[in-house]
Amino acid sequence: MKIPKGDPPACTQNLLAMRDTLDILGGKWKLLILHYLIFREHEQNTFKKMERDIEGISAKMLSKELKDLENNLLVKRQVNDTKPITVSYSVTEYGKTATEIIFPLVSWGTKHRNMIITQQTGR
Amino acid sequence: MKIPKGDPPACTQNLLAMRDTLDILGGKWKLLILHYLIFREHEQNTFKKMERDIEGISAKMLSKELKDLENNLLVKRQVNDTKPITVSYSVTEYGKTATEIIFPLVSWGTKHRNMIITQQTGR
DNA sequence: GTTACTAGTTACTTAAAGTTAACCCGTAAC
DNA sequence: GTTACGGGTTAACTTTAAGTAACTAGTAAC
Repeated sequence: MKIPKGDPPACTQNLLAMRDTLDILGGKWKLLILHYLIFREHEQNTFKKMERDIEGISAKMLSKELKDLENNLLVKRQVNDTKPITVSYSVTEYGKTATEIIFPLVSWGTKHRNMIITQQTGR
Repeated sequence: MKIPKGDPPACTQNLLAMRDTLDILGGKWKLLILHYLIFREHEQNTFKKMERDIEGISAKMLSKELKDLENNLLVKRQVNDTKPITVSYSVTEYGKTATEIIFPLVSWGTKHRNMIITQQTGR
């Protein structure tokens, strides 16, 4: 990234872009859901399975967040013609680009945690 | 990043790390403030200057967010012995590591914006 | 002594995000 | 016909984040 020191228009563009990203991917669950779907790309991730697996999420939130992600083309919903009808969700190719964000967040958080521990133990 | 497909402990670690990051850097203003301070590293960034420059922020929020950032060692506060006393803020070396997060957020947001535009104009 | 500047704080209000629990529909087993 | 499962929805509520506005304190010029 070229860092345009103090260049106001470039800064503003950056800030807008950052806000866009946070609007789409922010909140308590969106990145967790994407992470879940990315890591289990080759499983049948049905609604109930996700509700069970993603700790603490309620049906309402899962439903809402999946809709939001679908509207932003990050997730695909597909109805399966099974005994009791099931619906499975998967990341789209576009959705996978979110790893660009997930990875740094995980990485920084891990390093931060290690720093805190190192600080506390004094070494 | 090694992607441990479906490996539950590794997934959980990732999710915790991601939450840590979002706890520290999430919210409406923290990344904007860090971005501001990183881009203007060599200026005297006083409280009032930041209040004027960062569009839409109130003194209350600026004060609170700066305290949080300071507590997490991302920002340094220093009182200057000037005519009317001033206080200036700067990123710490550790704070600069947040560019690891800021860059992908800016980058993804920019690409997303372009995608939306491309879609709308049909090309 | 009143105005002005910097650097905040305090109390109150509003808006957004998230939670809880109950409910609905269709299908199919018992 | 009642119980159970999958995939949700709805309403009511709580919590948290953020915004507004008024105010304080120290210093200094007028």
